[in-house]
Amino acid sequence: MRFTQNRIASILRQSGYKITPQRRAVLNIIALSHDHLTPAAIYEKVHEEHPGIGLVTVYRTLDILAELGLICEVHAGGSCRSYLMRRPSEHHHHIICSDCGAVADFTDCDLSGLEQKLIQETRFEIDGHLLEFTGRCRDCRTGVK
Amino acid sequence: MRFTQNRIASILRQSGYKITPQRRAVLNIIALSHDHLTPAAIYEKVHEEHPGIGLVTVYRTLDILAELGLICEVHAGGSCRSYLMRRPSEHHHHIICSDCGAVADFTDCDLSGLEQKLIQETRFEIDGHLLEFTGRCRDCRTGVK
DNA sequence: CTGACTGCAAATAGTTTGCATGACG
DNA sequence: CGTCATGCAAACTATTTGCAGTCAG
Repeated sequence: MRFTQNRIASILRQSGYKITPQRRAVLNIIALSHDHLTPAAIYEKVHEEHPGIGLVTVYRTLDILAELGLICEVHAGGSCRSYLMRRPSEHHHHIICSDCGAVADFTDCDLSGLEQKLIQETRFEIDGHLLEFTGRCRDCRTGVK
Repeated sequence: MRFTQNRIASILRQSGYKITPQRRAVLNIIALSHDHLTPAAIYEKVHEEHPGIGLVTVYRTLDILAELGLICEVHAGGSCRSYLMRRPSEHHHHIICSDCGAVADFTDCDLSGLEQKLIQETRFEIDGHLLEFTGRCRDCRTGVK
């Protein structure tokens, strides 16, 4: 289950942000897509339906959404900064297809053992982790190389 | 243990690349640093000793070294593209301090169980993973906030 | 010698900022 | 209505490319 539009609107409002058609549009695109999207890709899609919207607004909206934890960044290989709608309170990770960029999610990473060990060894205070697998998705595996 | 200068030189040569003072300098800086370095930081340090060297050369050298697997990228939080000398054949990961950028390594991540499970579930062919922890290092934890 | 490497400058891509106008609440 | 958001243009940063001269092998 993902955040509903209403839920998101209320989170925005509670944080002192206004609900504008532009922000709705950006959210909508991200919510509808199952892939991760770069700012440019989001802009393109949003711009189709709302030609007036500016790339700058997309960037600003993404900043806000990321700050509120409604979307999350994906660090796909080379170029970073792709975004994906976040599922509420679910800690999750991605598998990214290096051919077509498809993203699959998974939630059950048990790293707590490793984490404890690292805390002991490195004396770091660990507050999060980034775990991503890369590979080739089913379609790219079976299609022509 | 890290790659020795000689080992690296031979790998470069075997791959058809020439050993130039510029490349040596870049390698040297990366090898001496225990932190991850951005291209700009590498350039700055290299430039101190070899004022003639250009940023472009640093970029090109980094490309080559990364391609040969002699250095590896670190995806630290927001801005990507930092590099770190790679230890030979050791599969390893990083813990990155979000305050000062210090990097600690660790090698023992046992993700094979998870990986098998994901292969089953997603039908992806998994060829690698990116695992990074973020937190605050000992120094930043104990120093003034 | 000769092809690969370098450094410069310019081009390009991606992202951020300043500011006047416009719209949410 | 006041404040925050938008859109434009311009500024910036990071990275790549074209090219002529230089150097490692």
